[in-house]
Amino acid sequence: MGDEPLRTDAAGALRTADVGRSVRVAGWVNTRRDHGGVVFVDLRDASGIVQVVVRPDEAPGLDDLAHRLRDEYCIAVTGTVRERDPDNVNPEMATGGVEVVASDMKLLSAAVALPFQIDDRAEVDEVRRLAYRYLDLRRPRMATNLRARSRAVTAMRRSMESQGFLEIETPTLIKSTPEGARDFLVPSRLRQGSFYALPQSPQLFKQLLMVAGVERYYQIARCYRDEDFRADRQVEFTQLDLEGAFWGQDDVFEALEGVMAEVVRELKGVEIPTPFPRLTYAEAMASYGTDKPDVRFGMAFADLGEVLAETGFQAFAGVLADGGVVRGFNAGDQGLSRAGLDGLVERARGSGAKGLVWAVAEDDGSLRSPVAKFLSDAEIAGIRSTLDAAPGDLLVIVADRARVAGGVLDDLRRHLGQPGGHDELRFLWVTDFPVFEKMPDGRLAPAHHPFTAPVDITEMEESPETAISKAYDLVLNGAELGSGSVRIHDSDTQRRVFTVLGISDEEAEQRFGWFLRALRYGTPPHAGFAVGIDRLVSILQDEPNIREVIPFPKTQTGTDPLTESPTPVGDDQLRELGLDLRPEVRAALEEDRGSRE
RNA sequence: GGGGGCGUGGUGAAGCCUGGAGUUCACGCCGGCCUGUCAAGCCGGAGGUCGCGGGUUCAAAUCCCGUCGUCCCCGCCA
Repeated sequence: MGDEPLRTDAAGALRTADVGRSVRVAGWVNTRRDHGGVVFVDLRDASGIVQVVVRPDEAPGLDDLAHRLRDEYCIAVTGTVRERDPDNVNPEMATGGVEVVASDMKLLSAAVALPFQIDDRAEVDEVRRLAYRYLDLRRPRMATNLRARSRAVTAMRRSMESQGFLEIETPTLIKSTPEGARDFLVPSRLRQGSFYALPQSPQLFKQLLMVAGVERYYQIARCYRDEDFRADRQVEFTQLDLEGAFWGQDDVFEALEGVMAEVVRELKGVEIPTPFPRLTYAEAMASYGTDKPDVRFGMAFADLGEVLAETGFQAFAGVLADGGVVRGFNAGDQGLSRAGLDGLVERARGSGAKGLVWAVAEDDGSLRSPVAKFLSDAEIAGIRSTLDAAPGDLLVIVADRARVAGGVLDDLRRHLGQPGGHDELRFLWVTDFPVFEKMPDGRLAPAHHPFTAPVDITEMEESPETAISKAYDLVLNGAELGSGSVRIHDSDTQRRVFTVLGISDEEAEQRFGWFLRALRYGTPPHAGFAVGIDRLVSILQDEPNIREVIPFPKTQTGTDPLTESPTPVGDDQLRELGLDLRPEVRAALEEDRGSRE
């Protein structure tokens, strides 16, 4: 085709307005329909699909090539846009009113037989998808997700820029300060025996930018945490990281509500109501048993301890499963099956309950329940009013310590609850997190990183267990989208917080001395946040796991089936870094290599 | 570290519980026919060490043990 362009038009953009034009289109053979004479080729490029027609009477020389075409061949077509006969219009296609009648066609690149079909009809084994990710990404689902992600990030940047934020990059080879998540380490060649870490977040660098007078910083930041995988967790992930000087919590919320609104507008074409509702951590735990409640449906809990004070049970909590929205049940017609209820009890046991009591609110104000006969009329009325139970509602009651009961009821609530609308998006701020979290074994662990400002440093020193910090999470449909806090901006408070968290002065100096020094140079009050982009996009795209919105993700064991990383490296490479493998590791590697041969 | 699910021609599934010939379905692939289809159609064909190893049995895709891979969950993720 010489110096002429391979392509004049995007395949998916051709419309009846283009009828009569000479065009060149190029892309992949999405499908071919070879009638022996006429051959139809659905040509796909990044913009969409258009039908190409090769007719022996109109382009005699193309016959041979047209019959040889196979799926995913890469071709270029020269032809004329023609309006389809009314009988042949395909209303399913954006370009369905037209077709390109080929006058010339070139094979740019053939394709061997595919490992799976390039469509969304079958759930292909994920390892195979990842091993051929470049083909998987051609599938409509993934191609759509890639584009949605790009648009989401663009919307974020648009919002950040309009709010006067500066996009600034921070280093990804940094000092290791192990705490919380495990660091990924990178050995230093020039300083053998020393290591960089990959950042778990740009936290301290963005705080330095506040000291530096940037005032409004943001970054689309890749972060690394060497912990086990989940559907919503990869070891490397991307965050919208931001920080503002002279800011408090409300400023962060307002900025992020603007960002979220812009992203949702871009991807879903709807306006979400702002400001987002807020719950304190204590309220969330009391009503939902979790710090990331899904508020698309009701079914909040209530403490029945007072109502049932006479029964001798120590503590009761209850959940109300609203009659109309209980998954798997039709509570309204009294049709709760015994098996279904037994399944609930079994499920509750699985999540730690010693038992579970169910009850159905009857029309006449009574309760139908295995324990109804042990309850007084006043107790029954009290339960119904405390839970605001309507006739037909299913009530489940767990008697246990608040934490256990909350966990069990949270699980049941998530299991039974059904969102109203399919596309419903319910953002929620959760605020006032405790400084410490009580671990299952009873010991205290810092709930956030040690640069989070306490509400009151003196109170924190006096009663750390109940102290509240200026930390907050953003929750969307029951998923934690991200978290942030008002930061400590003076080195004295910072040292006192370290002390409460059990970090000695020496340890603090050795790990964070460089940062503490910075705080002494007129640091403005500041606050910030980080949003998990993978999670956000996966929810907006209605994908069950974040791998579907990450172009090249890793498997649960941290491998990449495409490149087969990670792999052992040679001794020469190790020597250069001043490293050697432990003998048992070396032996295991050699045994493994032997068994492969 | 722990619990659970899955692994069957290139792809997806059924078969497994209750052992009896590599059996079935859809897609793809190869060949043939076919000039208006759009998941084209029709005819024919090739293609499998039932993840791997061991055990039980006259007999194992099927039952048992182990192992590898993968997914989901708990722990973990300041």
